[in-house]
Amino acid sequence: MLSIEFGNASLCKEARLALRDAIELLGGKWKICILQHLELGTKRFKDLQEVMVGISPKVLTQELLELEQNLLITRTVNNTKPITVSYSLTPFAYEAQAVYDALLAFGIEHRKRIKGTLSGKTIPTV
Amino acid sequence: MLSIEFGNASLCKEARLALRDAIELLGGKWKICILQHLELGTKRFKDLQEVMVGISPKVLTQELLELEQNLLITRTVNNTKPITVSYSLTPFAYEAQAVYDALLAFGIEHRKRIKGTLSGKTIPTV
DNA sequence: ACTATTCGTTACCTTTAGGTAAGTAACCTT
DNA sequence: AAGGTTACTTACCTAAAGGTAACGAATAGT
Repeated sequence: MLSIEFGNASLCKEARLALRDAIELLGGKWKICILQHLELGTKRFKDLQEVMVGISPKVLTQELLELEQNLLITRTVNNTKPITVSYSLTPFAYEAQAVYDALLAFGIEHRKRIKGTLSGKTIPTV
Repeated sequence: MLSIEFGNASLCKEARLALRDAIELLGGKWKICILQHLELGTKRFKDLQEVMVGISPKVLTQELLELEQNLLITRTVNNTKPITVSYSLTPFAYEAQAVYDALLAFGIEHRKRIKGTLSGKTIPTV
């Protein structure tokens, strides 16, 4: 994801950096979805792949690695017959729940508002 | 911005769509920043251009148009000597404040956590 | 007539997020 | 030995976001 810019004014440096970090880490196509699913409990690679319809193993690996490097999930290799790998949330990840909630609430209100508006963009229904 | 995918499971359709809308509308490099600055009061195109260091008029026009079409800002043409255009928030835009707050809070905590971690990504300080 | 200001547009280019398809490695079952 | 399962990796490609640079239209000042 391209990095967010905030010019210089009105936002103190720390806030600007924090906001950029958050958007970079949680933005993109799959991150919030992965975190949401892991909130239901520990999942294996395969589980996630099945639930994230359309994701490729390459991208899933990528996303999981980023989340792990940022301390939001832990990766555990299990010594099972064919090897399996488990992913689960760290306590830190639960802080992201507030972002999810806010986005969801905003999205719901926005959707009500935009429905039937000619000037609004065509919203998907699938 | 590419559209968010949420597979099919665990998230009811409406929630999934709402979340996708929200991320698409508020994501990207400049949106939240623009809304934040407009929260300080009505701003002209030029004002925004000066404050968003690095944005080109093309991109600024683009972003403002999207926000207008989604009913978050209003655009007013003033009949001044050289024409000026004012942008201001609609009441709806204030709902996005919660998203900003959540992202900021998460970003601040995350930044504390990651600081000095070898496994964490290199966080920018500029 | 010439230049400046404000708010754009247009054409073109680069970067990156994400997708596709195939292959690898370890281990198991038949 | 052949084929299946799990968790990847590798190489290549596409589409979209965003950047750069130049130009246009309206109006005003000198």
